Amino acid sequence: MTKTPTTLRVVIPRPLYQAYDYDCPDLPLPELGCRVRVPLGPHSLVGIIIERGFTSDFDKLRPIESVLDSSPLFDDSLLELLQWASVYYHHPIGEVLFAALPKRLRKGLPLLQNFVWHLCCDDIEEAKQQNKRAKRQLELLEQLAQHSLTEAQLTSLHLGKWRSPMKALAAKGLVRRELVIPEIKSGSVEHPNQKLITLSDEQENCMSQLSEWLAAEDFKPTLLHGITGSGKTEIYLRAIKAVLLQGKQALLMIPEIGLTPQLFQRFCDFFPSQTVVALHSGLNDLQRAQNWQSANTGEADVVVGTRSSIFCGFHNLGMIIIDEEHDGSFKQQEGFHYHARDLAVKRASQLNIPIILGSATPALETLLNAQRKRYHYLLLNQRPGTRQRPKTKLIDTRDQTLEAGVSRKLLAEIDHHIRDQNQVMLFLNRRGFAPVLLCSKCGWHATCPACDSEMTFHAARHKVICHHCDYQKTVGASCPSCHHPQLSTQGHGTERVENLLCAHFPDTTVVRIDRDTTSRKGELDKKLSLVRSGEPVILIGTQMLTKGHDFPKLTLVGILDIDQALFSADYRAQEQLAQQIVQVSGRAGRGDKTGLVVLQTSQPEHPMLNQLLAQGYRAVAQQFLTERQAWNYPPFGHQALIRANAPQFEIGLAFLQALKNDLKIALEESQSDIRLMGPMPSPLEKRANRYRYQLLISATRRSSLHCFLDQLISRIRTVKKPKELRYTLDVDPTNFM
DNA sequence: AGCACGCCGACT
DNA sequence: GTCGGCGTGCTC
Repeated sequence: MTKTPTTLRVVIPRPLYQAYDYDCPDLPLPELGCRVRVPLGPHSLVGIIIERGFTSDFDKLRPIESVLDSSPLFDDSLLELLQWASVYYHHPIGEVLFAALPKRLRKGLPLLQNFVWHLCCDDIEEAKQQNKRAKRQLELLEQLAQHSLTEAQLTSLHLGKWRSPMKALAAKGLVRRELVIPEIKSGSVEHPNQKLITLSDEQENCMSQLSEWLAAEDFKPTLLHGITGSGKTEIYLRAIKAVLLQGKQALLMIPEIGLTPQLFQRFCDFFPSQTVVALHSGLNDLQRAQNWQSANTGEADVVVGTRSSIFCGFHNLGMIIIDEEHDGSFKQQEGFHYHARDLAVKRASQLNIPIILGSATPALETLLNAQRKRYHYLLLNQRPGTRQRPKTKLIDTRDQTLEAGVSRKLLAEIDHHIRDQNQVMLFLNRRGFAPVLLCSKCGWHATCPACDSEMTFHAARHKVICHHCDYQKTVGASCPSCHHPQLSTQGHGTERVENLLCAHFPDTTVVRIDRDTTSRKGELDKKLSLVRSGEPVILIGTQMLTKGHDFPKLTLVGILDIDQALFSADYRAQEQLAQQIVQVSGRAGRGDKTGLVVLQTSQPEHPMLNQLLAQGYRAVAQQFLTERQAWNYPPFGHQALIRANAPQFEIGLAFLQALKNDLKIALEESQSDIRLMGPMPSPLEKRANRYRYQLLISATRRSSLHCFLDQLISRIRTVKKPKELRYTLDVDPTNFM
């Protein structure tokens, strides 16, 4: 007879690769995925149970202090995914599991109780009369008069604060709340009073093919390659509807700044009787916890979220869709370097549910998977209705006079489009006035004291700002070195172009959209609704403009200064440039009028540019793939990057060198496909007073990279690590800065 | 990550 | 003679 061990294996929120064993004296044992409070040395910490009832190697187990949850925060498959991710990314399990939780729950706070608010007065009109001076209360009364609402719904519906007006109403006895008992989904989707957009033939075909695949039993992701403006969102909505009809939930993942209120509203409008919740960085802790929980309990039917929503628990997840799957923001760039798209594919495969990867410019990894028939491939190649694809034109800047980096030819085009009462958008991936501030007499230039970089001049604020570490300094008119009365600038940013446009088109509204003009909350929305009003405006902006906006009156798109990316050392820069050009171009001609895209470059003969314009993204991507294959770069070969930094340059360098020497011996002994490159300085060697180095690991086979990283992690522990040293391991790096 | 333990320089 | 530096190692 074996006695059932009362052991729990608990993950601790510390950068440790292993979990700790505890004893649970009180039966029954809590379930996997529940939080417990446990002692660790002199502390008391929140931990998560990942295993129970096993035989521990330790004989003196300490007892847990308390059980924090009566039902799990992670179900078995999510726990499995997170543990898999910890192994795949070689990242400590503690950090992985706790990264998946909202802050409140990480801290050990109890789950929010889910209340539903009801109206409880006989005469609504009278109640309204009583409260006609309290606007928020009146709104709440009207909402509740239609139907009762849960707190989660109130939070996601009302963008304002509802708790205090609701409290006031409750005090008057007009409303009351009640604890919700989770219900089983009905599986019906209504569209009351909805006029649904009719799908084009191409969309219909796409939908019927998709339905066939979605019904199939075997797991296979689908790449939905839809050109900009081809109506991918309509497909998403209908695919999700099919899932909701089965009584299941859907997760839509979007890039970091891709969730516009319009997109969210579109989902709410399409599913008026379902609960749609958002998970993104704009939410506060309470909202995030509430939405996270409503997905967990099954109350939310659709979750629209950014990268981290891949770790959200679901009651009954039936489908994952990743919009703009090529987008770089799905890869976390610090700490736990996971790729949300890759994890999403893994999660869908575990659950054996459909997953759709949608993009106008699919990532090379995804295209290769489609080519190798590991993914289904669907193409949406037309813009529905009469909408035409935009025409494209190259302007050679070498034989042009430029004003703030804008050519005369482009100015003439802008003038033309504005006269026709249309809108224009200029895209320049550099904020500020000018990237260099210098003295033409003595050669002084503004450099960052903490980084080895130029500081960007921001004219309106009379400041130079380092875009790498945010160091700022006010500058006067004269040279700080030789006191020459005038300073000059080199290059141009959005602020300068804005000035030029204002001077050149005094009667037209110029709207600048970049981090400097939209840092205050609501500012971006204000500007966007101005553009959506349809009056002729000239937009000038950075990256921010490229995602998720639909401006029907926009007919001209100008892309300034793409030369830099054409010559970048990073092999991914050209791919990203091609994607960016296609995405930005897609903003033009969304209405009835045909759009025009103007590309300014000093390299009009550049083969990639010409191929992109003549044959399109697919052909360019194919070319990139051929090159990647020749070099055995990803997605053919596999990479990992160790980054190290310290205040003194020797420290990081010595650490990586020691690590390499240590591992080289092991490599020489075995016939390995692993190659080590470096250590070498990172592209910006000194940043925020730290010297940065990196060691690149390449492998032909995924499995050998994985084994090698296992060895590497254990070697890192034996190599000397000074206190100032910081290092990270990035599996499948996408960013080499 | 924390935090304790532990072995060598400048202070009342 | 001590206070305190941060190197090393442990936490079930």
